[in-house]
Amino acid sequence: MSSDDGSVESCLVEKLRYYVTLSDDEVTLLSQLEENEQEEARGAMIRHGGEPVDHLFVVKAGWLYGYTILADGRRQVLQLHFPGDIIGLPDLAFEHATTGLQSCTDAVLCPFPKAGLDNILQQSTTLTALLMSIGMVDHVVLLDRIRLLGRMDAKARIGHLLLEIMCRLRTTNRNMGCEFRLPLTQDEIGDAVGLTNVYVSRTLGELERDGFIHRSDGRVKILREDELRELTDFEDRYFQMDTSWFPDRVNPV
Amino acid sequence: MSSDDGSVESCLVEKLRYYVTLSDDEVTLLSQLEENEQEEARGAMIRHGGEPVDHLFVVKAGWLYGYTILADGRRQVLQLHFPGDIIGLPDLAFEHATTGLQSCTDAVLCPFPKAGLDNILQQSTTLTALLMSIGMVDHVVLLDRIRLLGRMDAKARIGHLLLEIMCRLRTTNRNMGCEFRLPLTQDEIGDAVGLTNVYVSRTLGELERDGFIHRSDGRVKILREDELRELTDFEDRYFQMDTSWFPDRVNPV
DNA sequence: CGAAAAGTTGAGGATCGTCAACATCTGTGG
DNA sequence: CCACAGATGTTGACGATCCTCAACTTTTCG
Repeated sequence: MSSDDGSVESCLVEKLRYYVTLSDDEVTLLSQLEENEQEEARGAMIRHGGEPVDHLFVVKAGWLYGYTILADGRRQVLQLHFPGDIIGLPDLAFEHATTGLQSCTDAVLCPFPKAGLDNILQQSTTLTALLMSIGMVDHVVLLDRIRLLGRMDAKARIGHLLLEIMCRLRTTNRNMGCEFRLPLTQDEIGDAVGLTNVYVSRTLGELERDGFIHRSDGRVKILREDELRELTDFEDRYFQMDTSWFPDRVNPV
Repeated sequence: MSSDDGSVESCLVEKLRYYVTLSDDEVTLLSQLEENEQEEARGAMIRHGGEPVDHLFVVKAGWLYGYTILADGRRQVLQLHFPGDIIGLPDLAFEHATTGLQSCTDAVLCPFPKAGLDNILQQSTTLTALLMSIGMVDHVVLLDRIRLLGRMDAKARIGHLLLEIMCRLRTTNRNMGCEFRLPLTQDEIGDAVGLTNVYVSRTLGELERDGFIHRSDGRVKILREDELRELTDFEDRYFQMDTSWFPDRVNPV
C-alpha cells in the first residue's frame, strides 16, 4: 500500500476506497490533486474568510477546521477537516472564501486549482458521483450538527462531537479502537458546539464522572459507546454509503 | 415563458436559469425530472425519517421542510424547501431517509427515481457542475445556520431567518419586494432556529416594536433591510454564484 | 526554568424555557 | 350567518441552563 518513494498512499484514495473500488485510471486522476504539498504548523491561519479563493486543498496530514468570526469577536467552528478530506468545495460556488481555515495540529495540505476538478467531472462519472456522495454525507453531518445546536444540551453536544470524531477517524484508520488523540482545545470544542470553554470544562468533567469517557494525556477513550450513543442520539453517517444509484461506468476499468 | 399547454414553466429550470443559460437539450433533460406530479395538502407528512427512499422530488409549488424528532419528542426543522428545489439529494448517499418531510402549505411535488440523475451526470457536465454548485450553495447556507444556532441570540436568529427566506424567494421571483407571505407557524419558526414558540412570539413582537418588520395577515414586510442585515450579520448566499470554473461544454449548444 | 497557553472551579447573572391563562384566528357544520 | 372547536398566538411568573468574570492550577514549550 506504499508507493515506490516510500510515502504512504494518498489519504484521499484511502478514504474513497472505504466506499468503492477504484480503477488505476481513477487513482491516477485523483493523485493529480496531490501533486503539490504545503506544510503548516499547529495553529496556522491558512485562509481568512472573505479572501479570494483560487484553489482547494486535499488534507494529507493533520486536523484543521473551518470557522467564522462574529461581529462581537466570538468564533463559530463550522466543520472539522481530517486527512483525506477535500477542503473548499463549498467555496467553489463563490468568489470569496465563506469560511476561515486554521490548523489545530501540524498539517500537510495539497493545494490544487479550482479547474483541477474539470478532469474528474469530464473523465469519470464514477468519481463525479462519488464526490457528490461524499458531499451528501457531509451535508447530512451538517444537519446532525444543526440538530445538536438547536435542541441538545451541553452533555449531549459534547458527547455527540466526540462520537462523530471517532467515527470519522475510523474511515481512514480502519481498525481504530475507542481511544484517540484529541488535539482540540476546550475553546475550540466550545466554538464547535456553541458553548464556552468554561462550560466545556465542566461538561467534560461530568461526562468523565459519569463514566462515559476517560481522559489522559491529550487522549480520549470512549468507555460506554452504546450508552453514549443513546444519550446523544448519535448515528454514524460515515459507516456506509449507498452507491447503488451510481451511473454505469462510461470509462470502465 | 409558458409552455403550450398553458402551465408555467418549470420552477427548477427557472431557478437554474437564475445562474446560467441553458440549452434546449438541457431543459429537456431537466423536464424529465418533472414528468409526474403529486399533490399534497397543507401539513401533510410526505415522508418519515428512517423510511427507505426510492425517489427524490422537485418542488413545483408550495413550501416544505425537512425535520427530525428528538428522543424527548421535540423537533428540529433542518431546512426549508421552496419551488424549484430538488429534495432528497443528501439522502442519495443513504438507504434510508435521514430527515422527515412535511409540507407547510398546499404543495405540488414531482417525484423522480434516484436513477433519474444518471442521465444528467452522463449527458451534461454543465448540469452536473450546476447541480454540484447548487449543493455547495446549500452547504454554505447550512454553515450560516450553524453559526446562527451556535452563537446568535433570539433576535438575530429570527431576523436572519426572515432575510434568508426573502432572498431565497427572490431566486424564483425576480422582482419581489420586501414583503412576502410567511406560511410558517411560530412553532415551526422556533423549531427552525432552536427556540420555543413562546420566545418566537416575544421576539417577533420585539422586532416589530423596533421597526425592523411589519406583520399583517400572514405576511411579513422587512422595513429596514440594511439595518436588519447588520443586526443579524446576514449575507445573501443565493445572489450570485461563481460559474467560472465550470468545465468546457462537452455537449455544446 | 519561566512564561504563556490551557484547563478548572466558584459565584453571580442573563437568556431562554416551562407552565399556564388567555386571546385571536380559522375553518366547519348547523 | 352564527356557533363552536381546534389551532395558533400572546402575555406573565418563575425556573433552568449556560454565560461572564475572576482567581487559581496545570500543562506546554521555548
